[in-house]
Parts: sequence; C-alpha cells; structure tokens
Amino acid sequence: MRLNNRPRSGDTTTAILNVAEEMFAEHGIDGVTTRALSERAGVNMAAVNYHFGNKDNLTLEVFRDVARRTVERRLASLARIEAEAETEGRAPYPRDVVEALVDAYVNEDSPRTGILLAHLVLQHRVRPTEWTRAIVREELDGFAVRYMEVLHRAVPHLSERQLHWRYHLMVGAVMMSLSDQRSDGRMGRLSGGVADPQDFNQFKEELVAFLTASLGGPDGSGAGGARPVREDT
Amino acid sequence: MRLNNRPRSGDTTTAILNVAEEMFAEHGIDGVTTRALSERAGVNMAAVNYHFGNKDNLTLEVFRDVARRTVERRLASLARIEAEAETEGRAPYPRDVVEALVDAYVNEDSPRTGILLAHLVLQHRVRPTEWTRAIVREELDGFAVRYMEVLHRAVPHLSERQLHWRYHLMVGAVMMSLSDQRSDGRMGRLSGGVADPQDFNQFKEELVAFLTASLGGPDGSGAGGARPVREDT
DNA sequence: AGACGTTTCAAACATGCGCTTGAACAATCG
DNA sequence: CGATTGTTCAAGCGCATGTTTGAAACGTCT
Repeated sequence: MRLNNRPRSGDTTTAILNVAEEMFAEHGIDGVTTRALSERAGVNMAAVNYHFGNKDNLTLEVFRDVARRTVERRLASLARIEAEAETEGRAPYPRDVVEALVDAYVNEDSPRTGILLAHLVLQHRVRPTEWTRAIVREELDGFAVRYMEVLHRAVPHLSERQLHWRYHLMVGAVMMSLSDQRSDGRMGRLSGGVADPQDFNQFKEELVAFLTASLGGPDGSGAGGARPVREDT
Repeated sequence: MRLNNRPRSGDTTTAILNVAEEMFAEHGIDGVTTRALSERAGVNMAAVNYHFGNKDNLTLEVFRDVARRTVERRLASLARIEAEAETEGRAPYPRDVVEALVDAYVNEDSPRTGILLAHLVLQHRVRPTEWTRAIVREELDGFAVRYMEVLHRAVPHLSERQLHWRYHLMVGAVMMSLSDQRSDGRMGRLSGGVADPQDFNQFKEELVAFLTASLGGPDGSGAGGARPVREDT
C-alpha cells in the first residue's frame, strides 16, 4: 500500500480523482457514495480506501485541487490588474477587480470549477467538517486577504469593516447564483426564461454589474454621497 | 394514530416541533437524527413517526412554518411601504424595499428565523428534495414575484432581466451571510474582529448598505449613468 | 524462473440511520 | 365497571453506507 509518496500518474488513482470531481459537480458532495463512484470509475470499491485512505481524504484532495486551481487563476488576474494600474499610475478599476473574482468561477473553459467551489463553500456552511475547514483555511483564506488588499485600493472610500462585509457578501452572491445554475433553476422559472443562468455571457455580465454596483456608496445609510462606481471605458 | 386532524395543542407534538426547530438551527438539517431529537425532546423515538408519519414530514412542517412566518412578515412590510409611498405620491424608496427583505431575516426578536431559512435555502441548493421543493414553490416563490413587483417600482431603471438577477443575487448574499454568522465565523476571523456578524445592528446596516448599493447602476458595463440610490432621509 | 512488493478484487463486517412492531398504558364513554 | 380508542414505549428490523480483509493477480528485479 502506498498512502504516501503517491504517484499521480497511476491509472486507478487519477481515474478515481477524475470521476470523483465529475460526480461531485453533478450530484453534490453527500450525493456521491463510494460504491457509485467506484462503479463509474471502473475500479473496485476497496481501491478508494487503498489509494486515499478513506472517503474524506479523497474529497479533500479533489476539492483542494479545485481550490488551488481557482486561487492560482485569480492571483494571476490580480497581479495583471495591479501591473496595468501601476504602469498607468492609477488605482485598479473596481470593475476589473470584480471581474478577477468572477472569472475564476464563471468560465466557459472549465464550467465545472465554479460549481465545485460553490459546492465546497455551501457544504462548509451547511455542515462544516474537518476537511472543509482545512481547505478554506489553507487554500482560500490567504487569497481572500490578498483580494481585499487590492479591492481596497480600487474602492478606497470603503472602511475596513465595510470592505470585509462587501467581500463576503460578494462571494455569497456568486456562490448562490452558481448553485442555482446547477440545481434549482429557480431564476429561470420565476423569470419565465428572461433570466437564464445557463448563458455564460449573461451570467458574467449580470454578476459583474451587480457586484460592481454593490461597491458603490461609502455607506448605505447616509445621504446620497454615493458616487457612480466607474468612469472608465 | 392521528395523522390527520392533528391538534397542535398536543404536548408531545409541539415539544417535537419546538425541539426540531431548535436543533435544525443549531446543527443543520442533516445534522439532526430522530434519535437525538426525541431524546432531547424527552419523548420516545416512535413518537416522531406516530405524530408526523416520517422524518421528512416533520422537517417539512417545521420549515414550512418558518417560511410562512417570514413571508407573512415581509408581505406586511411591503404593504406598509407601498401605502406610505402612495399617500406621498411617489415610488417606494429602494432602501425601504431592501429593508423589508432584510428585516425578516435579521431580527433580534427571532434570531433563529433567518438562520433556519438560510438552512432551508442552502439545503435546497446543495441537495434538493421533495420537501424543499414543495416549500420553495408553495411558500417562497409567490413572495419572490410579489417582491420583485415592488422592487421594480422602486428601481424602474432596471430591466426585467436585471431585476430577476439582482433579486436572486440579493437573496444569495443574505443567505450566505446568515450561514457565516452561524457556522464558520470566517468574516470575524479574517477581519480580526472588525467585522462582526453577531452584532445585529452592524449586520443589518452593512447588509442594507450592500444591497441598496447593488441596485445602483442600470448596468455595470455602461458609463456612469448610475445615480445615487437614495435621496431621502 | 522465482521471489517479493504492489495493486486489485469479491466478499463480508460494522455502524448508524429511519422506521416498524406489539405490548403496555391512559383516557374517554356507554 | 368494561370496552374501545388514542398514545407511549423498549426493542429490534432492514437497509445503505464507509471500511476491512485475505487472497488472487500483476509487475519487476535478480
């Protein structure tokens, strides 16, 4: 047995990982049993425990991978945005910063990624476990801090407290819209098809519009000191 | 046995319902077993099935009740807002409409309600079942339509599609912030305590500010045609 | 070829769950 | 009082799940 120093080229191991990711996206986390998974992967049930120790470990690996990929992508976007802003001698545009967040979730190239992350986060909220905690703390918290750093420069009118609130609310909105896309179809139902989360372009557009607007006013209580969020092209 | 014509004054029945609501809020929906529930309620396990048929039926009743209470409360708020606007011969204030949504979730009088509803909705997203579907469709969908009706009058610059998107994104943000409040404490952790979802006033204030701002611009892509959301006191 | 570590497999095991059962108890009414 | 009906209870059934097991198959190195 080989729990450590696990070669990722192993046929069975990667087959399990791939099928797991696929099935988690489709049926949710609790909706995947070791039996169904191994059957679909064409491997014996015991293989899961042999290669990953137990089921929690497998899900941990799958979702840690997804989290890392996404964070990597978003960090790259942030770096690009900051570089661009610096050469032009200005603060980053709020809209660009928002897009850096959204792009990693809503992306035609890897449509599963966003859904998987939504599953992870919702799972962590509905029923936090050791492995969700581990991923959130080790993979996602760092990015959140970094993101807020850049976001703060883009919308300096927000206080630190407001910044934290807005960020968490932003992420919440994204997560929920992703989960609607997958499971319920409520938006499509209630809108009579006018709003369609399946349409990637529409999805991104509306999401970015919402989030950019949400960064608007310095506070919602005071008089209309809020200014339009964006003046650039 | 008495599955129909069930008197709600029955001692055991209400004890089960109360404890169920309590435990659902605390441990999430899947986190409550019939055994634990009956033990805490001081009744025999069989009592649950005797009085409610099965577990799904019990959860259905608990959450349908919560949904109804909330919807009722919000409908009343909307009616009040509309009446006030009409006597003053104007459209409803966006901020008021937003508050009507938030109040029902974040409320010091019944702090459990919002958390329970968040559980319901998240559960429906993570793992839709017959009974979540039933509640969403029968209790919540109607309100959503009605709410968007009023919201549309408050922010007429939004297209129908935008309206639907914004509404769903708003609800998503609220749900996620509620679930953070309960389970993870991530916001508190990342902000070093500056942002504290346990503080009801702060919670409402930041949430309303975020949502009101999010209704801002007619679209996020165009130039800054957005106007401040609110001018009244 | 033979030996030995690695991987696969069918089968069984252990556990926790919702739910049922049949008897005891309580309450109501003729 | 007895009978009937409504309610509670301890015990256990059936089932699905994650996990373990011991042996078979495979690969590789000498």
